[in-house]
Amino acid sequence: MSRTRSEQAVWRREQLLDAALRVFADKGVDGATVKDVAQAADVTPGLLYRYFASKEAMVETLLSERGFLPRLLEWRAQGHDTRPATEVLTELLEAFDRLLADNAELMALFFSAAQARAPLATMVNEGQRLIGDFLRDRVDAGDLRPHDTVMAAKTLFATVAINRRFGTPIDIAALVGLLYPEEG
Amino acid sequence: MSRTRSEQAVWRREQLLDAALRVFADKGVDGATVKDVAQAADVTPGLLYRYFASKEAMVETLLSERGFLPRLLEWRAQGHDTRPATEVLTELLEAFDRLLADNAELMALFFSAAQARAPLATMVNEGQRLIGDFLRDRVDAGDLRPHDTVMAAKTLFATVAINRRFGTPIDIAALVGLLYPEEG
Amino acid sequence: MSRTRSEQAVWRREQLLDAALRVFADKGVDGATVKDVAQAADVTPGLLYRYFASKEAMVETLLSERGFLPRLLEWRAQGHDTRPATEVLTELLEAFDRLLADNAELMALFFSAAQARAPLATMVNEGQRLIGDFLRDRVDAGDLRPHDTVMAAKTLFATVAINRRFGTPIDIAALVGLLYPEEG
Amino acid sequence: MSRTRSEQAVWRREQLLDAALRVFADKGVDGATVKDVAQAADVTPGLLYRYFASKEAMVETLLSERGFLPRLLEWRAQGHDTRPATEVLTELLEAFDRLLADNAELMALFFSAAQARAPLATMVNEGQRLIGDFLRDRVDAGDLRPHDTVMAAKTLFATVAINRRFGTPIDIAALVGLLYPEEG
DNA sequence: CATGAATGAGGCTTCATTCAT
DNA sequence: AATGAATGAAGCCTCATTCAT
Repeated sequence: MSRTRSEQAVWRREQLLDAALRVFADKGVDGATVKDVAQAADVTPGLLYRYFASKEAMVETLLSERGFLPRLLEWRAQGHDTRPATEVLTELLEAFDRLLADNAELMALFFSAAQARAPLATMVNEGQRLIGDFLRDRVDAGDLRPHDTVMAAKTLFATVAINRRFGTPIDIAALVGLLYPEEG
Repeated sequence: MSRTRSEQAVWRREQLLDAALRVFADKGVDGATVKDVAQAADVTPGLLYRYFASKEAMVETLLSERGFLPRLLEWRAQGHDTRPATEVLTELLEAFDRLLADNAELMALFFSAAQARAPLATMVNEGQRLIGDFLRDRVDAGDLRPHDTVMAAKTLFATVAINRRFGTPIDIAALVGLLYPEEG
Repeated sequence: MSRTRSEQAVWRREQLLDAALRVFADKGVDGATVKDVAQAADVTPGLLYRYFASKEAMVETLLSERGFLPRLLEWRAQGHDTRPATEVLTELLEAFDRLLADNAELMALFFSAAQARAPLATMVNEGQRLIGDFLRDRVDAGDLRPHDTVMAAKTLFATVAINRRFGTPIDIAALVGLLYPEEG
Repeated sequence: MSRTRSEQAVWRREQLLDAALRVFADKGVDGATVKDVAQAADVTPGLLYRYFASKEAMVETLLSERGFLPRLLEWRAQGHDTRPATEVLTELLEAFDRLLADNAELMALFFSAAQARAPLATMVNEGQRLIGDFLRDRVDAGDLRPHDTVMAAKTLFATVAINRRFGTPIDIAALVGLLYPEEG
């Protein structure tokens, strides 16, 4: 109602991105039309071009602004160091899984956008590194037995990601228990 | 050159599927044009329609005829039963990994075809079941310690698949070693 | 120039229908291309699809909106009852003939649209009934001798229509004189 | 079986024309494809081009070789002169009507082929002249009262033709009775 | 800021026609 | 004589994008 010009502009931009994410995730970037996005945002196609230079620019904006890695990093920043490694690890993976679930649309976009291969790979690498760093810290601290932490990180990340992606969610505690049977 | 009509028809069909797979994997199904496929096959677009009813039909044919699960099942059919479980498991996963590597294009197609979600889910489920069955057999035979074989199958499958998918191949023996440290 | 949006839309729609009727009548529905219609309307082909869902929809719209029966019925609605039957009949047929002449394009469309057989048959039936009703009224009123009014209506209608259709227009007064020699 | 080369060629040509007539009448010339015709003739498309230079040539051949006016003229050639005019006229019109019924496909072709306007007009004119000549002869012979025979011919022809065309066949005796009430 | 009419490029598909076999 | 694989030219339609209002 009483939004300043600039507030309104920001709000509209977000609204358009929301709509675009929804539509792109649903139909794929190529499968979705600008008109689809406009309708999802309850707006006319022409308006999109006041906020984004092109359809492609919308995709790029989504990929860069809506990436969820930042949120994972935030999580990491909080100290969880005093509790058992497997407990924290389970929580970390659950946070990651929840992130994926909450961002199913974004994931679909990542997987579908042919052009988006690079951002996706980055995300995978970063995610694996995040988990790997955590594991190595805990091995160093003696909380976990020495093991191939890089491989473990890849395994954990992949398992959570792929099962979330294809609609077969898993019991993360069981996953952690599988890799760290003695620790639990 | 000197092919019979019927041979030529079969050959041409395969050639077109090859070209289509290559192009779809490269640009995504929606991003690729029928003209692209035709050019990749060194043929005019019209000809595609003597062999396939539509672009969509090409995708479906690729998904059903070129699925690689059949090949995995073949592998499974051969007896590998006399050797240590972890050795055979490593081989199974390597076979799977090689299959993915050899079929990078097919994988890309699976991941990109927005409408092809169902075949992909099937493939994931079947693959996990294949590995899970193997693990359970070996647990029953006392070759592996009792453990959550379903989860293990999911883990192994996911790890191999996702890392192959995003260009970060892994050391499969290390993966097996991670899950079955005592057995090796 | 200074038309409101809504006026413009109505005007454009009519303009497109005008062009379509002209072109379809000239080349036949199947023989005419969407591009032909667009060029006749001095517009790009894409625009047609803002106003009509398909080429076929254009044909259907023409058939239903531009049918001329409504105009005949208007004529009939006016009272012509006080004058001699043959005089009024002649006028009615002349009105009909004029309608056909004025709508040569529409007639051509009616005759050519293979799929549009139903509207055409309807038009024929309605036209015959209109004339037949008139004749029976006048027979009942004693203005015309008793005779097979249904057959007479068919005869009159057919004669006017077919001769107008194939470019051999006739003297309608002579036609009426042929069927009602004593009355004139 | 034992056809000479030349017999076979003639036979095949007729077979193709039969098929073409059937298909063109059903779908319209533009709506029918060469493949449609070939399939109707149980033959491959390529073969058509050994017998006709083009699809258009098939249409033209049908229009010129399969016109039914020749058959009407044959009928006329036989003497029917000793019997009452209305009786013979009824028979003539019935023969004409039957011809139209028997050649529904040809009629459909005549009406649909946009290019076939000229042959159709010719047919109409010839038919009207044939009937008109008959009427004038009988008027001259005193069998019919003096009247506008040209107009009568047009009327009779049109009525039979249009009603046959649009699936509303009529009682021809009643038609004749309408125009020649006293004579019957 | 917002609309939606209009464009132009290009996509999928069909089809008359040719030609090697 | 007959086939059917292959072509090339369109045809219908969609859609990202622009722009006058």
